[in-house]
Amino acid sequence: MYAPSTRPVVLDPHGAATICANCDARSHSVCNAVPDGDIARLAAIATVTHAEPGTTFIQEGDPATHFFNVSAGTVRMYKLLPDGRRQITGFAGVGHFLGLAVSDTYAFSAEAIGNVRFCKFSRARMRMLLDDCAAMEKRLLEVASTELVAAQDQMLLLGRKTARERLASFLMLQSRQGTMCQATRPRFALPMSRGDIADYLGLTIETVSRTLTKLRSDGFIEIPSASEIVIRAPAALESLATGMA
Amino acid sequence: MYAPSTRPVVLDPHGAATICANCDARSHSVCNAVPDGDIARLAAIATVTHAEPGTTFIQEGDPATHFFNVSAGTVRMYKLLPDGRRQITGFAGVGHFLGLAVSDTYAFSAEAIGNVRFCKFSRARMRMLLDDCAAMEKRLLEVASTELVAAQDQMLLLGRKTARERLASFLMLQSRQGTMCQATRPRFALPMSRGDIADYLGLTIETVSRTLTKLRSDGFIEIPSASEIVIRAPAALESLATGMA
DNA sequence: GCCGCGCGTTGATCCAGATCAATGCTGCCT
DNA sequence: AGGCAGCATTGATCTGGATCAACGCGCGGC
Repeated sequence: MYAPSTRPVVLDPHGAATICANCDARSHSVCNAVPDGDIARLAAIATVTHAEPGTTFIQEGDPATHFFNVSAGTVRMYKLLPDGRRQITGFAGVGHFLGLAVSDTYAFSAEAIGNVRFCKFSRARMRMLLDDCAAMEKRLLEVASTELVAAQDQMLLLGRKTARERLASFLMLQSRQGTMCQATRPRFALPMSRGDIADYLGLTIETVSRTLTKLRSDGFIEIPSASEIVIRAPAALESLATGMA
Repeated sequence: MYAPSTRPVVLDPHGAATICANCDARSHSVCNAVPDGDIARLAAIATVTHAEPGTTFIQEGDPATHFFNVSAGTVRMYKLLPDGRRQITGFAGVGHFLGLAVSDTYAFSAEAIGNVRFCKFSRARMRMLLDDCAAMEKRLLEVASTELVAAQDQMLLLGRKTARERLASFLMLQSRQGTMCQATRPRFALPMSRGDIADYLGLTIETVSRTLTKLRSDGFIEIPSASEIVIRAPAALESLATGMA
């Protein structure tokens, strides 16, 4: 589970600091704002937790007691309507920070897709740490701002894009998933099901499936297996995604 | 334009501090995190500006040089697709803070609806002020978190609600506009056009108009004029908005 | 007071994507 | 190796909201 890290392994007889210092997620996440000297304090308030596939570990409306930081696997965040209609608001991968909210209850639910490992921080302790560490607070503001921009993009998608454009946008987004900057991988795995994709894009499973098939027969992509995508024409797909076709 | 404030008028021979100290927006906005003692510093970096109806004062993609804080009027924020399809991501009223973004370019455009007054802060100077004022930084994080929650609600609306539910949600939101906490006004004005409402809700003008007419004939609302709404059955409308009907 | 224009409403028709309905695939359990 | 359960695909049909089209109305300018 613990992939080799580029950070040297720090021997720590008490074990606490090592958890964070060697965490795979650190380089991607808010934690990297914490100076190495303070990393032990972060480790001290973190609990590493594991969630089985399908487990709901944040429930919309429950008291918001913790923050979370994903260190392995993928999480779906979603909101439900009383009759069961579901909107997935985002997928959280390695390094993603969860649980930002002013209110004292969670505004969304979160479930593990596949096996997930995450750090859990009590809100109260986190707040104390934040009071001391302005850099981390700044980093959180950055994270929130970035998510806000992503949310606005998603509103444009949900309000104004066609099914074809939505799938193109989604695939381009996934192809950048986890890569720094804007690099796109030509081949990648989709950890989520067609139903998840549908509920993320405001479509049905059938439309997602049909549209993917169409994108394949049009030569934009290949689908080696249901959970793998190869992008054949990145530029054309990007044009489609941004509504230029 | 300057409505009576509950704050006592501070006589300030240089004028700078007075601008912020007596601002209508201060009680609603991020500025209220700035202690009275530091308010002069805030005033010093703020430029009060006026925008005529229809003026675009933030253009998506332009270098993000300033933050804005609305002190009178209403602003629409939106994103465009190359062919002109528009998604309004939100309406900013008095006290609303605009321009949060990590990137060095704006992620959306903003236009005045009617006459708008706002304060303009250079990003660079604002950052300096933020470095000194942890309370303000915290407040910004709160604002960003609140907007993120609102954005998630809007994703649910755009992805999964029917036209009727969207209008009900929108009307309930507008009826709370500007009120503290959750209080709803039974009667209120809509500063934006049907076209703006349509582009906010991911619908067409015709559907907005028809659906409002239907909500009226069903007894949920009255429409004394095109830009005024009276809510007749708040509880029923709220049920509709949350998908319970 | 009249005209014209921009906005809003209403009506008729269309269509992208939803819904309903099989059928195929694939891994997992025994 | 066989069976079955859950996902994915594909096909047929339906429909909510889009599109196309016409008209009304209120307001500002002359």
